[in-house]
Amino acid sequence: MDGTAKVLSNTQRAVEELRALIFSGELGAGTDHLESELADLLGMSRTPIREAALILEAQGLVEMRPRKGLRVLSLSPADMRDVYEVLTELESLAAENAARCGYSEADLAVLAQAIDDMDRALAGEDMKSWAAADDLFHAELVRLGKNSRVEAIAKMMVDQVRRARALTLHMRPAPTKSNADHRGVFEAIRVGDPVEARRIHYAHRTHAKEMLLGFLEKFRLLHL
Amino acid sequence: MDGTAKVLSNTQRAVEELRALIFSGELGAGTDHLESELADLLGMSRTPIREAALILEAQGLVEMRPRKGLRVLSLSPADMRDVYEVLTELESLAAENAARCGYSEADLAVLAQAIDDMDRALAGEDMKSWAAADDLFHAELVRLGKNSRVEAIAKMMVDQVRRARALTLHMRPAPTKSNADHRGVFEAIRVGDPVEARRIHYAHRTHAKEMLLGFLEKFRLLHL
DNA sequence: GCATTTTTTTACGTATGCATTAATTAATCC
DNA sequence: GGATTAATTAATGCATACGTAAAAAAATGC
Repeated sequence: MDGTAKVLSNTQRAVEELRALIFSGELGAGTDHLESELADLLGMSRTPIREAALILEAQGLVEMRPRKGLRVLSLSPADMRDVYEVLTELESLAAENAARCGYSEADLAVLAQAIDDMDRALAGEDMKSWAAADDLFHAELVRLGKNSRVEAIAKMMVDQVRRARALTLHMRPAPTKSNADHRGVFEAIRVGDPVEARRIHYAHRTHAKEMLLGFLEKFRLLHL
Repeated sequence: MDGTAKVLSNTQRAVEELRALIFSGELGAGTDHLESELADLLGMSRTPIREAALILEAQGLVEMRPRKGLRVLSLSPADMRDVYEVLTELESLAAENAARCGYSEADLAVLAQAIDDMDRALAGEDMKSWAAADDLFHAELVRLGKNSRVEAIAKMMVDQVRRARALTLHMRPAPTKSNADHRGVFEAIRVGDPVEARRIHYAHRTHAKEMLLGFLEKFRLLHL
């Protein structure tokens, strides 16, 4: 066990638990929930629930609608495109900046590990592990870019598409080609080629975006 | 008078008034303020103040520190660079997308007006009007890009640099060259050249960033 | 005097209560 | 019976109260 007894405030707990409930689908997209209902659900008063709601609203996960309750936001394909565009731009920036940092092999160990994990997951057709490794790759890339705002915004955007990806993960073809891009980005960062790092990553995310949007259209998924 | 009697909640009022106090400098960067102090100041109870604080915290303007009060965040040159980089990427994306929209002259009227206003302000050496027109240009550009996330994020980033610009506005040389860029972006959008629109705007913001960072260094402005 | 412990103060986190007002249902009118 | 109005219900926005824990101040020991 780890000795750091984390004493969370109820507000923080509410944020975490509500997020978990949203991502698990227990609070489905588009559904409404009264403050008092959520307060009962989490065993606390409305005050921390309201505070958590404000935080989640700022993160773009819910909307507070007076007397209608808290609405879990759903994402249209247009929203999805918007979010992916932002991710594309900011992660590409991060890749470029990371390539300028002169990182050592050791610094890039996590990135390399994530790529290996993706390969292994693909070989075993374990899409859940693949998704986790993919998340790690993108999060680490952004971290290596050393821009606090990019990190914060990217986290929010990733949250927003999380539900969509969970849904489409098993419908789409295994992204075997995708890891070639990851290796390309990795290599460009390793040798310190910012232009190439940006270029490859930009193409990678753009491709992923078009793929996802194609799927949403194909399967008439108008709201997630 | 306008008939829309706006009935703001105290929380909304608190957000607006605290923002105003921060931008005006009455709540200076780096200063701490107890919830009860702000409640007295704005003539309301702690509850709406806390709610406003959570919103402002999510916007990156303040930090809630238990028992230390609400801290107005200050920006280091590194923060400034981070914020400018995000703005550069997202506005450039907006410029590119705007150029794809096939806007008519009428659609671009506000943008054109902003450019003219900047010219006029520069001629009269009225830096305050220039800044307002510059704000309008960038806000309108982002609006024309039609990406809701980019709009929301750009607004937050602009807020964060607002104080810095107010400070440096009168120290730096008149940005006469800057409007050539604006016209270039405008023209590229008008004729529908996304690549050029992005390129020019990217260079424009990058230049502005380097200029600002140079100033901060030159005058040893380590915290705004 | 200085360090340590005890006391006091204070700010926060959260529960609770209530006035307000939107939404819903019931009642009234034609 | 349909539409309008009145009555009821219910959810919110916000003030208030208070236990808790951190910080500050005072007291104690050496």
